[in-house]
Amino acid sequence: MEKDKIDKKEHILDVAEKVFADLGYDGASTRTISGEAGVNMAMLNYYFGSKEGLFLAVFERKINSFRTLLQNISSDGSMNAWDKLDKCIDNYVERIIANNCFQKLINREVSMNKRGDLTDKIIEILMVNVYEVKRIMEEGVNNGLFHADADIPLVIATLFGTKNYIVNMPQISSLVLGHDIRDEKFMENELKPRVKTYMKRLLKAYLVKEHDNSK
Amino acid sequence: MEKDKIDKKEHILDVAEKVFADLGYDGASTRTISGEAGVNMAMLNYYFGSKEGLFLAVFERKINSFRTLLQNISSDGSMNAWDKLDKCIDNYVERIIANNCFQKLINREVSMNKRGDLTDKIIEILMVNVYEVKRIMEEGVNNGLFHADADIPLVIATLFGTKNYIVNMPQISSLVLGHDIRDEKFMENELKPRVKTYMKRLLKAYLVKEHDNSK
DNA sequence: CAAAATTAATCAAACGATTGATTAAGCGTA
DNA sequence: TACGCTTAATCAATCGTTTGATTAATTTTG
Repeated sequence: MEKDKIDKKEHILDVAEKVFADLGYDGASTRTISGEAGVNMAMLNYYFGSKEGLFLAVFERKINSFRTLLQNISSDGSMNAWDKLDKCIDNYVERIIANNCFQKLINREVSMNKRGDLTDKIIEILMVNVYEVKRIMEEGVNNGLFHADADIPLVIATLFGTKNYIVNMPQISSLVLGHDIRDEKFMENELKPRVKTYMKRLLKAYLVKEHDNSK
Repeated sequence: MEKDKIDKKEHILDVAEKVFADLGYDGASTRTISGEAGVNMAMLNYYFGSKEGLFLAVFERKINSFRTLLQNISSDGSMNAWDKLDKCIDNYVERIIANNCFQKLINREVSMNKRGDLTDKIIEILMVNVYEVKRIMEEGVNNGLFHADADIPLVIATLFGTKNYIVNMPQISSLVLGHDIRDEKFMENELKPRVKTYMKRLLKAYLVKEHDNSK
């Protein structure tokens, strides 16, 4: 049936996304992916033409969900810059930290930079989110809510970099935190709220003028 | 002569470091490395036992110098926790941001969790440095210089994560910063002091009690 | 010192294993 | 039967590694 076909392709894409994230593009062999997905090796080429086609399919499937993540927050006139940033942090932590394997995949391919066409596409997508956050922060500076000499580009590097460090190097952050961050319960009940609280307090301490230090 | 022998091994390590960084561990074949270095393929195994041995040799050569530097700072009794951290940031930025291709390599390999033996060794070596920084921060908390409720593990994620973001995704951070960070002059004269200033101000604002906010 | 013995360094060639990809035959359903 | 799906078998290419032979350097010996 048509429905089974779609479900099977989706299943392959799910598995491929995870395997690519774990092993990288080179490290993820077509045999490993097909084996993990429980399908014959030739099915990958049958459905997606080639390994690169499969990779592109994995990537493009995710594009839409990343497009609109922050835009509605940014354009909300009822919030000041800090409240928007607060909301951005909430959404980002909630959404990215939980489903992290695609982020790992993206970061690795961007840092590799040897597959030009694909890398350019990925960067273009990522920049949409980055510019959205940057715009919010600059709004805060212009409104006098944030320090005028705040280094916004580097704050962005901190916001996304801290998140990347946690999700991209789970073994290291697990050791530093004292818990396995791949544990679903710890992630949901402890790490997520903890990262939210930390990130807000950190950025507030650096960005916001005369904020309440006590809490 | 003895000197030539050493120089040759060092030359192979130099080339291997660059090729590994450009192509990744999987992407860098022993043939490419030996070809680029102008030596016979078998020399890699003769000198370093295996491809993995070569990689580890490249890795340990880089990490050792920084490790002793950190330990010297950490054990210096004449500085308080913040001054130590200040010095760590200076050294870290000066050292890592400039020579970044190796850091990209390390982060890429660690973020793949399925190459067990090699990844474990890398993590083990990296953690020495991470724990050193952690120890300094905890010292600051215990001495009452830093806020008692400071989330030290996440501060570490910020410190290393911000750096990683800048050096691992130069295309993105170049766009955010408005300059090509791969430009040597900009990197040395502007980015380095800027990151130092930012990192200290950020961590100070979050960590240190009753610091001077004005500057 | 010089010849012999030993060790270290280097090379081309080939190894078995694995890679991404393709093939032709078999399968189930319409 | 005819068609879309699935499979095992197989392809050439490349992988990291090993081999045996050869040369260069060093040490031992007479």
